[in-house]
Amino acid sequence: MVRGGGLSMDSDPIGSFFLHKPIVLNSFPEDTNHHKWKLSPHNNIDTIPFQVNLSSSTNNNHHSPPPPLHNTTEMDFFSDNNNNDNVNNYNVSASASNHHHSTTPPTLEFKLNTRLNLLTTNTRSDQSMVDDEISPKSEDIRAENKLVVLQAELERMKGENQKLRDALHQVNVNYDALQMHFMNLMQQKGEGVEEQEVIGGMLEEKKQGESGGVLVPRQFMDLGLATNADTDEPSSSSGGRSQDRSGTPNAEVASKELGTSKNENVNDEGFEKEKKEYGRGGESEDSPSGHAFAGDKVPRFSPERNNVEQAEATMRKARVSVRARSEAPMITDGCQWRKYGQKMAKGNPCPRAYYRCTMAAGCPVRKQVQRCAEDRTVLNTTYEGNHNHPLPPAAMAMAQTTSSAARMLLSGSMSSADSMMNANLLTRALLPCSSSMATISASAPFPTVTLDLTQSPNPLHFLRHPNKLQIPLQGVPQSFSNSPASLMPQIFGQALYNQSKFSGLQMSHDADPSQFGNHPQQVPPHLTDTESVTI
DNA sequence: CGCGTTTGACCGGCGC
DNA sequence: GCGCCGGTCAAACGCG
Repeated sequence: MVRGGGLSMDSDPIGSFFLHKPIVLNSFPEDTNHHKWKLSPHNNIDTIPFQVNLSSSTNNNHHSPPPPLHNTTEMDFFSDNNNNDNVNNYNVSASASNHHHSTTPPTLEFKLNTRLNLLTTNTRSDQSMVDDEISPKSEDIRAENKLVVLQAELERMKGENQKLRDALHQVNVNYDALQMHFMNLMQQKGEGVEEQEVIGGMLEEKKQGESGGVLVPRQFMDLGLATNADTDEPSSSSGGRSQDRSGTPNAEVASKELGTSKNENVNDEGFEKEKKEYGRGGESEDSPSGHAFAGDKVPRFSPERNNVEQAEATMRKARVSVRARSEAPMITDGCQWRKYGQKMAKGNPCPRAYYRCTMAAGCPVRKQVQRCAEDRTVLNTTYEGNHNHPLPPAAMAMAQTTSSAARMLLSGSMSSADSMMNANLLTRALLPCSSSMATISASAPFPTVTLDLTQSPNPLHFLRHPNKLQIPLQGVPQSFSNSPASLMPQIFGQALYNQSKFSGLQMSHDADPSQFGNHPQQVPPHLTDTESVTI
């Protein structure tokens, strides 16, 4: 536990903290309901993993790259640069304590630099006392003093805690404001009048969320997946289809639960069918991905709006398609799949294989694998849905791919214009120097993100684009990571994930790879500092 | 024997 | 209404 607390006002960590915020607070990329700041075990603000900068120098030089998280030692929130309470300037990096250890190398012991000259238990003065002649009485006095100091310290910590909470709130507000601003800008570029309503709706949600005492950093990417809330209550538009088979905000479900499915399977009949289809395992709300957000109700859009959305979201299923050259019958993506069918598809002599995720009972994720008719070496893998279970590190990115794709392309609360806007964002964020490699189709019936890894002679060339996200490759299985093309789903997913988190706002920042370790289904720390690729 | 694959049947949506 | 098509089911089958 880092004992240091407080705020300092350096410039670089501002962005760092700001950048981290969406990541830190969203523990469940597949479930946008987790974006809301409910006090869950996963996104309790007490557990915010501040990035800590280890530095033995007294000079808080924030131009140096942040060190890995495992070097964390202490946090100095009250550095000398601490000028005001502008929460935007919260510094989550820290330096070694300036006062007593300026010449000592960094250690793992925690020291408290309060800037209040409060005595702490391991101050030099205390140590010097040991050398003095000590009478029992003076020892008592000292002990009392110590107690007082500790109490004062406790009070101070409480104050800092409150300060931090306030700061968090303020950062959140700023984040939303910026997001709104961004959306407005996009709005001006785009054609839609509809988006205005979306924004309005988001603002409304935001208001209500705050008035309710729960911060709701709404992100426009996650509108559709907020349907999870709908699943937990009779939806005004869905006629009360109460619960998805898994309670998972997967793409498929998102569209259906908005009451938009073709066969109106918002009723029990549809549910029964899906239960029959998936529900052997009886997996439900208590799925490991933690959909314990039944009470996390965010106001929906207006019924009129919903009707429009329902019409538009009809027949919509978000898909993520990856084209890659592979001799293997199926790319290894870290998940376990069971083949449940094979069909000859029209226009392609190669059969299409259907796979279902078997890592958890009732997992709705499916994928289709089919070789390209023109080039048999090209394997076309299409993913659909979100996993409802914890994933191994190797499967994280792909899961994020599908879930993020669902957010951006499907999100049932979005208009098609929104979807396209997001798709454009995605393309720009993903492939800033090679947008032709990603094809995004938001048209009916299935909005699909297609990543073509076969067109570039060196699929990684664009990954080396400087000044872009650092994306850790997290425990990618050898069979999947040994080819350049195989890297793409990982990166793709991560980029999608981050893009959705940042709403395209901060993609040009130099992101700290460690931020990706804040994910609930994320890899263990020891895996996060592995190879990274820049896009 | 259990698990995964194969494969024909079945179902629903859609276009004509 | 009919046929096509994509998607899924489930019995049969194979393998370890």
